[in-house]
Amino acid sequence: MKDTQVKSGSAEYVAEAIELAIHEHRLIPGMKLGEDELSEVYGVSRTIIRAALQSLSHNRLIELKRNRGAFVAQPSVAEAIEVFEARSLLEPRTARSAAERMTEQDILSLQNHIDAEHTAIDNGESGRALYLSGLFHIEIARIADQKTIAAFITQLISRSSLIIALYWERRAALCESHAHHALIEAFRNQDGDQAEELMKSHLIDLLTSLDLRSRKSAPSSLHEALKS
Amino acid sequence: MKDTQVKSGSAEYVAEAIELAIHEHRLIPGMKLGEDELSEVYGVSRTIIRAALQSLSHNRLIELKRNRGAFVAQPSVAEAIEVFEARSLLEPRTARSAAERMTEQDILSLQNHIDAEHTAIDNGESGRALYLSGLFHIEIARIADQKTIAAFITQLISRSSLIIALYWERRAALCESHAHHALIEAFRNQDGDQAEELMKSHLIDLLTSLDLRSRKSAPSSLHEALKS
DNA sequence: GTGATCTAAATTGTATACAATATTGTGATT
DNA sequence: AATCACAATATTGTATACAATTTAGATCAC
Repeated sequence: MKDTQVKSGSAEYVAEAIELAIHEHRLIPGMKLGEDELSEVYGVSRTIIRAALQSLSHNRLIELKRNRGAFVAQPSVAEAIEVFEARSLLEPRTARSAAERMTEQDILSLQNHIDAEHTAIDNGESGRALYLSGLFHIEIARIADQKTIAAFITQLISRSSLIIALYWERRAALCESHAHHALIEAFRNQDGDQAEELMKSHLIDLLTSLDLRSRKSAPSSLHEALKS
Repeated sequence: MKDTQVKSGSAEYVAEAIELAIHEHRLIPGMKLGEDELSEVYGVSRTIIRAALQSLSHNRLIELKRNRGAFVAQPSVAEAIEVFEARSLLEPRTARSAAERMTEQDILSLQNHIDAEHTAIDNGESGRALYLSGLFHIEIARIADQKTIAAFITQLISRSSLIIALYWERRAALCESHAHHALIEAFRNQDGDQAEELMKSHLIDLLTSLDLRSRKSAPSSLHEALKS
């Protein structure tokens, strides 16, 4: 877990760093990601930056506008709904599969995620808490041992993070924690039916807790603010 | 359909060209895709080729091995099953949505796809027929007006094409056509229930028609053949 | 002062050059 | 003859240079 040796470099590393920044809402929808700028920050050439941006673009975390550059994505209301519809197709059934193959170790892992989430909330790191809350969902997909579906869910949760940045109303993700606790309970009992049902309503709760009528966060820079 | 004006260039174009070649089974699982080679074929620099390969890699159509190069992907049996499980989660419900919003125009479009598929079969272009059969599924996702899910399905169908190349037993895709006809009938009646059910069993049929115990096609080169 | 037009700067798109790594071929040694 | 070591070759990884495009600023007309 330590990085004394600067093994940075590689486009992968850069992409993950940017992705984390987006998840923790340090990078805000609409922000311009200049290539030279990133190149300096990470100490690699634009070639690497470009590869990273392409990867992020493919996951819909940023938008690549030809000859204009890269911008943190700003999902529309329609896209927000689409993302949660896709999650509703994938995650409940995945939660069921996970429940059926759940081991003691898996439950501990999930519990750790929740604990870390609580710690972050207590420390006022709401961005990090949100990120960890996403990891909880991804961990479930991993446990279900469905790499393909897990990859889709991972992307959807990344995009959900952007959606939450734009449309979230009440920021204290406390209600979430409750849902996650209930899920763990179902997992403990290896109750697939209940896990599926809980995940289904959890996702509905999430979607309905969004205010899809007005965007929240102001664009990044003053410049952007005045333009859009 | 003609390319008098060489508007090629752009990584997108190259990626689509390679993807088509994979879909039509002109490029076979395991084949090496050398950068210089592709660079010559498409008359662009390796920079462009590299971007295209990265994109294809993200869709799991090729595998990028560090310092080794790009190879047409060879989905394992486990991956094949995963892909069809993911399709089973996404496509039946999508077929239902499509049925409910289906217009006259949409039905004509789907009918065109089937006709083209038949033409290809009659001309012995089994590769192209398979490709068109995939487009039929993608068209349904488009009609359902769910871009996010459609993107996932598109990737899954691409990967299915590789899976079929590796594990398909009876190549005459006639049984498929029947399933597609039945689906169109359900669409005509805007019968969501039936569309969902038909798609579900269609996917099961597809999976069970694979022979997952032995790989079919021989690897590209003699070299590869002796190595794996 | 407002708006349009042109010029200069900055940014992205592409190609090429160089470095690092893997592959292949050759030859020495057993 | 087979195997290992090393050199030569080929291929990929990364950085940089140049071209194309967009953006910003200044100038001019109204």
